[in-house]
Amino acid sequence: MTWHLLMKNNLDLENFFPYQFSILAQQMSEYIAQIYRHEYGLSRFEWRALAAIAQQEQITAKDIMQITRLDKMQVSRAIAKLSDNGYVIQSANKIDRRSSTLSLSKSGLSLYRQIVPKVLEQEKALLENLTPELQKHFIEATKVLNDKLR
Amino acid sequence: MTWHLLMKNNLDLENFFPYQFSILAQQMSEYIAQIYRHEYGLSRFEWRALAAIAQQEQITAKDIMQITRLDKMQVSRAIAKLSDNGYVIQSANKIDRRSSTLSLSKSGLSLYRQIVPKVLEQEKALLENLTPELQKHFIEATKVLNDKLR
DNA sequence: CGATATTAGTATCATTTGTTACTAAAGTCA
DNA sequence: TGACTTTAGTAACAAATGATACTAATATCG
Repeated sequence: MTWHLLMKNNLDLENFFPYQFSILAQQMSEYIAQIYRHEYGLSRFEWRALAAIAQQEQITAKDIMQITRLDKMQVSRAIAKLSDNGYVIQSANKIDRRSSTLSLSKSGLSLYRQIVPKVLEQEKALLENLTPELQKHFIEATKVLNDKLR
Repeated sequence: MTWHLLMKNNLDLENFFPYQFSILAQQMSEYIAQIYRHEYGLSRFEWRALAAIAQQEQITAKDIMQITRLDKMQVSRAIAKLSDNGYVIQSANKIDRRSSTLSLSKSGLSLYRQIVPKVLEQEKALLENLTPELQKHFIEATKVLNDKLR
């Protein structure tokens, strides 16, 4: 028996969780991103930053890094783009002049409010493929793991 | 809480599942990718293609697209790189001369066998943050959703 | 058969992303 | 104070990625 005949039954990819999770993660992200990308022209990172700013008034780029888990260059670019498009307003930070405080403009808030329900709809459609118990646990596990990886 | 904050905070990001899942997906992918990226210099897509070839003898690029859910350009590049590095051997496909059949070289198989247990270890370390029941359901939900999105 | 359509995979170019180094402001501590 | 370090954010360049168009082989159907 040659070495390459042996390898087949090593591992069943279908049951290789990290592999399958990685594929799922990408598929789900793309599925959800359809909304804000195609309908509103936002990138994944821009959407994340927008939502972070919507949640917290007078936020700084650094805060956004923590909330979104993006690195500073990604945040910097997202803000620059959102600001160029008039969704976000930057104003001087009196306490620390290295940074500026950010808030949504009217159109930014409006954009955010348009996107949220659509994303929730997509979520619902996806999770409906699971039993209520699996749904609940999937959501809970996501929360627990997110806290741990923070 | 002022009235406009109340208005803005109509959604708690912490409990916005698609948002949190997106962050988790990225965090987990990066966490797992450390192994094959830093220790072995593989990209996420190269790793996925490598594993697909390890699983199935005489596979074609098209088959890999289906298994990995990558598009053809991503697969083409992954194979090219793996082939350049001597991990994958391309041989003529007698049935359809547009494609070639792929298989792992000795070093490719060796690489694969080194990576798998390490990835499984990382998986274990991660999932240990969940109760056994949550673990089981998280894995199950991943499988179900993956099948649905296929 | 032969004209046309489809398919597998790749080259090319524009855009995006990652990395490193930088600037300016703030903090530290003798 | 003032020399040194750290921090917030950005510029600039290299590398990866996405989109489109292309080549060559195969499939379809009159």
